[in-house]
Amino acid sequence: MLTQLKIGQMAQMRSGVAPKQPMTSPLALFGCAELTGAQVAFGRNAEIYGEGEDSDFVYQVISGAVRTYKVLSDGRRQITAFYLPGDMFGVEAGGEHWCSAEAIVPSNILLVRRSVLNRVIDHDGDVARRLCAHIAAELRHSQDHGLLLIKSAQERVAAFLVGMAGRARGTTSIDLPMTRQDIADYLGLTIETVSRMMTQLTESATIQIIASRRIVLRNRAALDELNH
Amino acid sequence: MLTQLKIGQMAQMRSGVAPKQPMTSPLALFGCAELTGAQVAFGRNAEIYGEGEDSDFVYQVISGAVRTYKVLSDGRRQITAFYLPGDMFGVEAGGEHWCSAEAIVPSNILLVRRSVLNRVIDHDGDVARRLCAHIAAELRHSQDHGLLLIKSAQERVAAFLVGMAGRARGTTSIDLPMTRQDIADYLGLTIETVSRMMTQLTESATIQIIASRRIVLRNRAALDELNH
DNA sequence: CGTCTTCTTGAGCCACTTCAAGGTAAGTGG
DNA sequence: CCACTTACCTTGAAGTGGCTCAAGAAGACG
Repeated sequence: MLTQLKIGQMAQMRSGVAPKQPMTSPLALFGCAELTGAQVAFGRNAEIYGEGEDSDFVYQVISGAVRTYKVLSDGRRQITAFYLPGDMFGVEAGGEHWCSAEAIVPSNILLVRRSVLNRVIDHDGDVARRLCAHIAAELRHSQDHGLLLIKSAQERVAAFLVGMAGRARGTTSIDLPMTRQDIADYLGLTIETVSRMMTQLTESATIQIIASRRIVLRNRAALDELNH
Repeated sequence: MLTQLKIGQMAQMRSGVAPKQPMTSPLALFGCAELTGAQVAFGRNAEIYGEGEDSDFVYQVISGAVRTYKVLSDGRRQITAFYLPGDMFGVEAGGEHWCSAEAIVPSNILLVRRSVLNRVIDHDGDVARRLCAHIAAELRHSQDHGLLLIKSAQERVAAFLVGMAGRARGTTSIDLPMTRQDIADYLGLTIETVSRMMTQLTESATIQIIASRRIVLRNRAALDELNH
């Protein structure tokens, strides 16, 4: 088990660099100027929060990438979602987090105090509605993810690639921030199977692997066909 | 594809009995007297709403049982949740439903107009908060369900039984409203595997099958051990 | 250049699926 | 009340997709 660390320490973990001084940021959640807070830098694989911890903040990715996950007692890990710049996460928790969150690559994260969010909600019905819609969107993602887990290995990898392509700016070339192990744990497969499916998709000229983390979608129709 | 049916027709579908006259009910959602509506009877396997339909209502199970599910184009079905008396469902949808819902057995369902709910939310922050908490709870369930789908067949069946036991009143004897096929589609297994795991758990004296739909938990510790 | 991490590939295996058959229970009409 | 039907559940035998184990290749970095 990892020792509980304060935010400042977490930022240093494995990153090798001193954490950015928390600074007030012009960025704000739900387009509400009040909903802002400190921006903190997290190193690669640094824990942002752990399962079971009190949820004192809500988070937004400024730069980098984040994974949220649950682990079983025997070590099996299920990654529930990846978050890219602009994405909010850790919002759904009531009292305490029921997932852990880690930075995949060095990342800048905006932390907004939950107490601030709660205060805003009380007098701003619009923010309350958007918060609710955000959680509903997370639910939708989670259910789609559940549907993904009953598909074949090739379909899962195809779905993952299409999903990532849809979120990144460039629609056909994707830069993956995560390792094959992360992808495997997200798709409920082993690292070897992910790798094999990638080569398989390459052999069928559906994708092209420029570098292991840089993928180009060559035949979008074929990928969509695998997706249904 | 099923033809779109109005509520009255749906209730008759396969049920063989005329639908109950919609009647005002003393029942109300979130303990708010305003949040009430018509109570409607649905026959076995009757569709309550379909994926893609406008979400004009929110629902609560009065009696019976409900399944929500998604289907892939090739017919594979993933049941996302079972709902028992007292449970609300179909709440998360914004514009349209992204799951279908069916009555598993003849069921009485309370239908509350979404327009009514939206109106109440605007002037009652407490109801808004509870709605949000309800959707968050659904998200939590969905993520736990995702975690379940990476486990072994025996672990999945054990988790299902423990989950059902926790929701039914009697903690050790369970009456399952759903078929083996429903359980299989919920757990991402085949009907044969579910059946085999059931007999396996019986042989290890972990459970006892009184009738195919009536299960007694004989060794709760062993089931919990499989759950972690 | 060496070390460490990450990724790929191969060979064998196993848990679950597929296919097939039979059994059980509930309902229906004669 | 009993033959017949239908839906549901169980069990067996064979097949297979993805896993495990093992080795090596390709980068990243000091």
